[in-house]
Amino acid sequence: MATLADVARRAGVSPATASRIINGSSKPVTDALRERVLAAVEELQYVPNAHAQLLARSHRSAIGVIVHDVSDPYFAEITRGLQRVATDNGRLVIICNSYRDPIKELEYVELLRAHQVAAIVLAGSGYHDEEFTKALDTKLHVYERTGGRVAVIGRHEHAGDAVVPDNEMGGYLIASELYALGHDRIGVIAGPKLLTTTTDRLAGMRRAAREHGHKLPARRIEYADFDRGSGAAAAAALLDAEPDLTAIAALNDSMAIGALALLRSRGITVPDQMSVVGFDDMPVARDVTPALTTVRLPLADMGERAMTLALDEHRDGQGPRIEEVGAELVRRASAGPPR
Amino acid sequence: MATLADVARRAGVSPATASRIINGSSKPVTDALRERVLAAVEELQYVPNAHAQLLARSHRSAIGVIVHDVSDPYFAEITRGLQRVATDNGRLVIICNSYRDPIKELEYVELLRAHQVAAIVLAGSGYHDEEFTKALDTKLHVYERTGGRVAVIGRHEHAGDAVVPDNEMGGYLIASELYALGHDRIGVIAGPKLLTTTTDRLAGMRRAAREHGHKLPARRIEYADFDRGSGAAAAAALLDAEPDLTAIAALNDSMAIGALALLRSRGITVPDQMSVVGFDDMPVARDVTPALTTVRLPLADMGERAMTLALDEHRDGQGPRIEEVGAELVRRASAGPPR
DNA sequence: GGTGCCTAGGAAAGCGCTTACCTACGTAAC
DNA sequence: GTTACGTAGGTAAGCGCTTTCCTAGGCACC
Repeated sequence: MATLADVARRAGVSPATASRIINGSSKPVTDALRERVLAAVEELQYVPNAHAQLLARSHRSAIGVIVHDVSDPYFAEITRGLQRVATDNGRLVIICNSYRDPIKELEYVELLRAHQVAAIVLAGSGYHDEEFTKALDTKLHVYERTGGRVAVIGRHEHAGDAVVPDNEMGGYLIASELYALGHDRIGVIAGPKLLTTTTDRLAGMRRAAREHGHKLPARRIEYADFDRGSGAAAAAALLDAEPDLTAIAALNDSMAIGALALLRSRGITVPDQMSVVGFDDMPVARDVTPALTTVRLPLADMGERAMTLALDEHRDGQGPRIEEVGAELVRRASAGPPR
Repeated sequence: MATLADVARRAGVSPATASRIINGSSKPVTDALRERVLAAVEELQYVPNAHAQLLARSHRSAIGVIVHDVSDPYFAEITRGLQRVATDNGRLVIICNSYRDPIKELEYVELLRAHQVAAIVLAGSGYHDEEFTKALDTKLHVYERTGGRVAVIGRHEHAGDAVVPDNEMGGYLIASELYALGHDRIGVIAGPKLLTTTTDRLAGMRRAAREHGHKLPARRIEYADFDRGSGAAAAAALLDAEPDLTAIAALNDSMAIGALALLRSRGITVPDQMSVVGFDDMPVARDVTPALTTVRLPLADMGERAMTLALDEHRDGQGPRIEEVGAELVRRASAGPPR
């Protein structure tokens, strides 16, 4: 690998001059030298060693992002928003998938810190795990104290600024819709018990139930993994245990789609024999048949706002800023009155 | 930020000793010192500066991956395979999205080189652009000459080892299926003209057409962008221009799903009034109604193989290795005989 | 008790770059 | 013809770490 010294030698200048020419410093340089250096760069196919540059500049610029899984449409959408703002500000973003493993999340905070990122954005549900939450919080605080910026999406229990979707309201909206349609025996496919997103959405549904004089009994709640396969399995379990259900509410669209597939395989029609609703309003929600009634969260927008918070240097020191974002009911074809 | 020197000072040892203890060198160290150093690390919440480490070790370990867009399920699947093998070998992977922009692709090769990655994996279709292809090839060759490893997925025109799916055969299979069902007026929703994937798949379809004594006239081919929206638009254009089509073949599933949506909106039933087929067999292909007849490519497997090639140090110097992977027809409900 | 060898720990030389500071030259002013 | 100043370019000191090489002490052995 050619180094800056090689380039300088070849052009017959000092490394300092070469460096100044290569990354356009404010120092003026003669055109003759400039050309010679640029020619040397071309001939040697020189590419500066990024680590050496970063070390020498000790100037943090990249942004670290930790999500559960970018290939999950939910996070893909958030990431898109994050990237847009980052790119507009000329920042590189480093994306890490925790695959919903708290330990990995801790490790990645450390890794990003090691890579001297200017800010860390943490996206995705929090965990019901006191010990882990405390450990993460400590790490983030240490990072902030040494000049790092932190922004989180979808959790509130941490250091740094936060963008939090109103999951509770979303749960309330979707459940209210079902009760208003006349359903009273609703099965719920919940997400992992460990995630605060699950409990928040469930809490909203419970509030709606109370307001309509109903309940959400534990036997009508199945916990799954926020993915299609486990959604289908949960739907099956629900149907077997509670044959008289008239509606199934899944706490995200993937699981709702899994439920739809299972119902189809059992010959149960939607929404005639069973209503199904989702959560998140992912793009596919429109493409399944029947199109999914769900709750929309402005995911890309949330990403943009979180990155904006993360990049905003001058915090007035008055504690973390919290931005709430609303949820919105999207009526489509998969929910109707019980027959 | 605490540095190694801080830790050493606090523990009353030299930086050398601290370094050896912190990343478990083979040099033996007394337990007493070890404990003191570890305690200092804990108290200072010390995290080694990754750039300084990388610079000092000059030991390449990370792998760079360039894809069109990870959030596209096609690439998400490939990436999953890549990651699996990388993680098994204790390698970090850096993912870059080119968003199908050749210029960005060149820039990313440079960026990854700057970051001293041990290998670069390039996934996604090649481009019909002589100039760009040559430029990329040069860059990759330079990189290889300085000790880097290169592996590409889905193109063959470059330096380095390659894993190439049989796109031509896939096109052949899907078209043959339609002809066998009795269709002869087939509309095609192709991908971007610039991509070799598009031409390869199209070539396979043409071969099938010839074998069945048909043709694929240019007026029945619409070029779109491999995404849902443009797929729907292309389907509309096709329908308007050629009202007597009996089948639509999209060159990927996203566009096929767009077409399905458009047909539904026009009240055209599938497969009774119109057959629709896709390509890639993404997970959603099973969830749309009717479920999509398509061609399966072993995407995750391709990712694994590419990463294996990239990590395999001892090439015998006998030119690039090329691994072909087959395509497979998946029959579902969206294609049937013309009525 | 002296010699030799082994071992734990430290000193210091980089890794490849940036940048504050300095030098030497040319020009302008007197 | 001095002195002063502005400027292009070079010198060298780091950035934070790893690792080679060296030193000093401890032990075994004769």
